[in-house]
Amino acid sequence: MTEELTRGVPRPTGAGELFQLLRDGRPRTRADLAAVTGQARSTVAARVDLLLSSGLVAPAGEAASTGGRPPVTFAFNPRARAVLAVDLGATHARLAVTDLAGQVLVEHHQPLAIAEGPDVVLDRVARVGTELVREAGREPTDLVSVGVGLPGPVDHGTGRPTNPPIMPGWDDADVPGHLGRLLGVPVLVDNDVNVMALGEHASTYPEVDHLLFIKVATGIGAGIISDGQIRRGAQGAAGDLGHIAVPGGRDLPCRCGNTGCLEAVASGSAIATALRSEGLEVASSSEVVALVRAGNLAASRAVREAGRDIGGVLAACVSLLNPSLIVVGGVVAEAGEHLLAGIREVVYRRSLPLATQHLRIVTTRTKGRAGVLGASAMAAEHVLSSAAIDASLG
Amino acid sequence: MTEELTRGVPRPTGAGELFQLLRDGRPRTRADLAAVTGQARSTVAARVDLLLSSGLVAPAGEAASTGGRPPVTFAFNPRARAVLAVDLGATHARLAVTDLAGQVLVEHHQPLAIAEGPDVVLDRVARVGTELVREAGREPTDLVSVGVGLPGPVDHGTGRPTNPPIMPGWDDADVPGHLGRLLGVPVLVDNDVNVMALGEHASTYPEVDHLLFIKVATGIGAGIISDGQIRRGAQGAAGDLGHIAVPGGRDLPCRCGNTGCLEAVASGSAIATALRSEGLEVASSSEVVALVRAGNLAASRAVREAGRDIGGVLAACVSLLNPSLIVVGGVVAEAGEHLLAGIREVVYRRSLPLATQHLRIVTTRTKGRAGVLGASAMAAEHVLSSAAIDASLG
DNA sequence: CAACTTTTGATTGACCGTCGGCAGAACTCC
DNA sequence: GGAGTTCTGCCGACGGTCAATCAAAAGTTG
Repeated sequence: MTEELTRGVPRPTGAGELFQLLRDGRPRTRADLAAVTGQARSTVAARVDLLLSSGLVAPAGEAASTGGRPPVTFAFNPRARAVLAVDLGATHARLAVTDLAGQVLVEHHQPLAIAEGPDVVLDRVARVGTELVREAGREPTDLVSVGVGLPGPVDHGTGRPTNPPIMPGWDDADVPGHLGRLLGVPVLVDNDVNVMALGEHASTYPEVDHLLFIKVATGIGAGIISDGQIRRGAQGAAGDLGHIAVPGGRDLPCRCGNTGCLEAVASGSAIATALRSEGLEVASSSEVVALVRAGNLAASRAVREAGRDIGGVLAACVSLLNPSLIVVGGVVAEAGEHLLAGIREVVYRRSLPLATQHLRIVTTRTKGRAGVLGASAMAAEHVLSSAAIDASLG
Repeated sequence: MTEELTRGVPRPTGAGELFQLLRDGRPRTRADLAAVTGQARSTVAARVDLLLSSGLVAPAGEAASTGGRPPVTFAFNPRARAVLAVDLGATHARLAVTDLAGQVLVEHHQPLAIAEGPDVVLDRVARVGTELVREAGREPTDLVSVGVGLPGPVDHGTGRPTNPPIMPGWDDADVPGHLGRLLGVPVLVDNDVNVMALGEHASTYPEVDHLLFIKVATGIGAGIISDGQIRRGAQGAAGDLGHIAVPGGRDLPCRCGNTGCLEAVASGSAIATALRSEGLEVASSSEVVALVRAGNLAASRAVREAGRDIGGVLAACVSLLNPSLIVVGGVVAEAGEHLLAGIREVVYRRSLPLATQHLRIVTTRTKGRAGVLGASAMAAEHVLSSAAIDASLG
């Protein structure tokens, strides 16, 4: 008995809303758009002209004739502008200039200690970013926004980090203000794992509305997409999986002061520590991955065991959030199928059938690019939203 | 650098959107509304006239004069229509007729076995509901919608139960169709715990955007409100806390086939079972509560211990969702502070400070009414949304 | 190649909603 | 009680959207 609520309401579809229809990149004719929006051809034509003049929409050739003059089609033109995507980790930075659809134009990777503080780091980011825009063959004016992922909790509304544990000097730093002054465009900031979740969603699974992204690296964290949107919780701290107690897990001490946290048991550093106690020389997460790839059995077994521990916590997440997709990323996910096997084993055993029957668990296919892709998507969204388009077209 | 996106955009505030401003019940003058919406006085006046004619808004006396003619104020008139709220449990039904703000006009409580199947139960609901409308002194035409809470997973989009474990014969039953034909109004259906979460939110904590409602009764379940909305997940199965493994919990077998599930360890029936093994005669959750209230120490201890187990799982929920409020309901919550004490103890110990610093954990104050209040809110929302108002006045 | 079909762009008048001004009503202040 | 202030209902002006029309363009079909 759910009634059709939109019936009879002459929805005021401005140019911005018309643009949303075209954002999927599929070419459409004026007649298509008029049919979908219910507006008069003349109105649609005016809107299309406006969008054409902005460059955000471009002609996309002719469609097949149905007996008369073939109609011209139009499509979103992602290359009209560019955005800067910034993915900052504890010890390195990855920057990219992308088009408005997340296509990477140029990319840059460099060591950069976040501990040097916001002034040093953000100045560097702005300088390298400006250079990258030039390298991409774009004018400085092509840049319309910046997206930044930071390795710690961020209040997305203000763009300020809140009590970040591994970013000394960054607490409450005005990242959007600082970068915005240097680059002259709006700056969006979020926690790196949220940004990666967004990147996975935008680049690979746009049709999945309930997605959980898990980053397994030195630490462990998650980004939650529910009903198509990032969920950040009351303080922007949602998705902090690392300090959930592993059911049936070993009672190892964690840096948070508790024991048995997922991070203490199954993170990259925890795996490395465990392997060292077996006499192997492993210092970091990436060395664990290297060992696994080299065929070391102890390392494979440890990664798989970590997968089971992570699976224990993810099973709780599945029961709680009922996602249809879990994407596993972070360096440790590069260790092949071992991690995933452990995760799947426990999640499918410990969750109810209703929640798992349509659940897929996969590793990321973005090859370390989830962060920049998400930062790009976040920045692009800010500029391409219906309201933003309407505002920019006057 | 987050720009003001709405600037310059002449937002098309129809009568429906204007109404949303008045929904808080506070009286406002035409001038107030014009100032807030940015529309001309004449436009606002026309909208107000429309809303007045529908009865949904009514004059609310004059405001104090500021030196000239005193302005007339208007306010939402919740008593203009009525909704039927239905809260169905495994063995009893609670129905209420409420106004559009969730004020209960008449209430009815009766034993009703859900196992009798949808035809019998829904026919009964429609008959009692019609009678209640009369008892409330309302015309049948005053009834505008129905909200129903069911004790099992529901696809909220279609209103059909999906593989409910304790509702034989209800799988994929067309609840909205059946009730809608009998009562002639739209019917909204959801899982009972979601509905209770909504009830708690609407009736007591409307300003809290991130709320977790836990029902502790024969089973254990949760309703998640995130960014102000119920989150149901991909199959509508979100919030299914009952079968999450308790960290460090006993390995008791659960009806789901696994062991160590929260429900097997800490539900009302689990507590009763544990107490029976100590030689006490307890058959149900409510008898556990009665024992606690009578001052039985073993029962108090068992409830507190159950609280700790629940706290273990809730700590994971807090890390994952970062709510600002957890409301504990269900019969077991009526056992006083013992349950809450156990929950608080573990949640505050096992969660990170950022997530807990503004977290409140409370017991419901709705006295078993959370279900009908939520059903009422769900039904009212369907009729009072901006689009619905526009459609009904258009 | 001619006849027909369909799209495009431009123009037009009708319609509707919003805006701002104006006159009258209702109240306060002196 | 009069002057000033503020609210309310009414009216014409303005601007955007719509449907209709037309001529030109660019195809298809026989």
